[in-house]
Amino acid sequence: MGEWQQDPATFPQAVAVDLVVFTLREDGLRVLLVTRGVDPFLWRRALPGGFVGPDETLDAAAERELREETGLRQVEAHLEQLRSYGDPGRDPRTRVISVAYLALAPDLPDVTPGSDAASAAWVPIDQALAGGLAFDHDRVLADGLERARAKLEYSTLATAFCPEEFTVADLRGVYEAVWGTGLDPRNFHRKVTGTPGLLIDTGRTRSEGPGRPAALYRAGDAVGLNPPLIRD
Amino acid sequence: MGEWQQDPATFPQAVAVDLVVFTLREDGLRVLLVTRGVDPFLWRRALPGGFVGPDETLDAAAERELREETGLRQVEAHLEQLRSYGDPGRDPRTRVISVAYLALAPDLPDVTPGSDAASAAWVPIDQALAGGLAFDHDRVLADGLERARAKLEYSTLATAFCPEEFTVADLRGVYEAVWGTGLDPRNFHRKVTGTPGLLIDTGRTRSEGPGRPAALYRAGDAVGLNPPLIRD
DNA sequence: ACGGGTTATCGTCATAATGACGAGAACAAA
DNA sequence: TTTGTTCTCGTCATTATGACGATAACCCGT
Repeated sequence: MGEWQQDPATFPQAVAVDLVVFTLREDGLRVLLVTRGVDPFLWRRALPGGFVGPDETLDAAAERELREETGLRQVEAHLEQLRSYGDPGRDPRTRVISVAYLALAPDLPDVTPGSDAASAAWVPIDQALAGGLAFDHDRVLADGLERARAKLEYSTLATAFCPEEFTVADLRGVYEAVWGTGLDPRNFHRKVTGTPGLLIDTGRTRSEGPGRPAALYRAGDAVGLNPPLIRD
Repeated sequence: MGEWQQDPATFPQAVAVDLVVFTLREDGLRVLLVTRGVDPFLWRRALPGGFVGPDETLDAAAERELREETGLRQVEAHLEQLRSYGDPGRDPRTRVISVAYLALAPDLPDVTPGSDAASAAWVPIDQALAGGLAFDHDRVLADGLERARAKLEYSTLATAFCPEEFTVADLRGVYEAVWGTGLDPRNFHRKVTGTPGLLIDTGRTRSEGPGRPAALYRAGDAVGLNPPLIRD
């Protein structure tokens, strides 16, 4: 029989959203972490997050937290639900079910520390993966990274890391940073320029440092890569 | 600043698990639905589900519900978290965050109706997709089906629909039923027998009706299909 | 027993996609 | 002008796929 037939059991519990926000810097992939200013896990790093309001959608709560934590009004970022974590005891205070979200954004500016003790920072991914995050956030971060890596294979998500206009090399840099591998520039170029609807040629070029100037593209309306780009 | 720093807001709310349980019958894919015996949505069909206990893991709650609803002690089924749904108002009684799970099982026996008014039944997928489910379960079911279809492409999940020993034709039947398409038996055979670690030859064969007997296999330890099987 | 229907399995062939890598184009810097 | 760098286009062998022919090994009806 379904428990739906009984009254909802409303023991003390809370619902939160946690954010795995990735951005790309010159030196590689970074994730947004906050340093906790209160117990539990005082002074430990954690994923940004917060509780869901009584009349708030999960997506809306995630968007609100993203704006609050990055300090930006309009955040142009990809935001999608990752998965939920609800082990009893994951928060020592009370039962907390956390709905994790994955966000991908182009190079975002440093976060100005809030007025309170909690400071946010973009932490290189290797350092963040080393462990020691509060709650079960080590696992959440790992899951978020794996999701991002996997979605690059079969979706056009990589453009979410790029600014409005970008080059093929920029896009390749996304794959190399997120996957942590090297890709052949020629084969990658062939693949992405050959995928219909992925890139829109602006007609202009950009010259950075030495080398032939690269064509500038904007993201097309394609959402999937078919066949996918496979990593080893 | 992170809301983590404030006390968890514990307004009245509940956390539930809902199950999208698929099985395969002779005539195609079916999903487990219950008919509600109480308000809200009295007499409407719904996905089986129930509230998560105070000291219960989300996964444990899903497994418990799966056992309860199918009436089986040991359910050999694939069970994975799908995603969470938390729109305010999705349950008219109170705020309910539902963590949906996807379960895939080999042909399961009919469910003996419980002693109460809520009866469970394996409903053909077309009929279930036609709409009219309680809460937001139309959407949950659609998401679950899409997840199952997608995972068949790049994972060995199809074997979860098969009994201990199965033939290549059985496996192909899974793809055809879930995808709703026809596949070339010869190319499919080449693909699955050529994937290392996917099938373990038992050496025996099975003869059903006319036609050459088919080799019997068990599921190997491969988890991924590389390259994936793509659907149009 | 024997031939026809059916399904499983193996092969063939053209096409598509990929990995590896050569080579020219177009720039900056020495 | 020469050198070095990056972008872009091409070539070629290998692999995977879709389409489909052909054989193997069973059922059944006569």
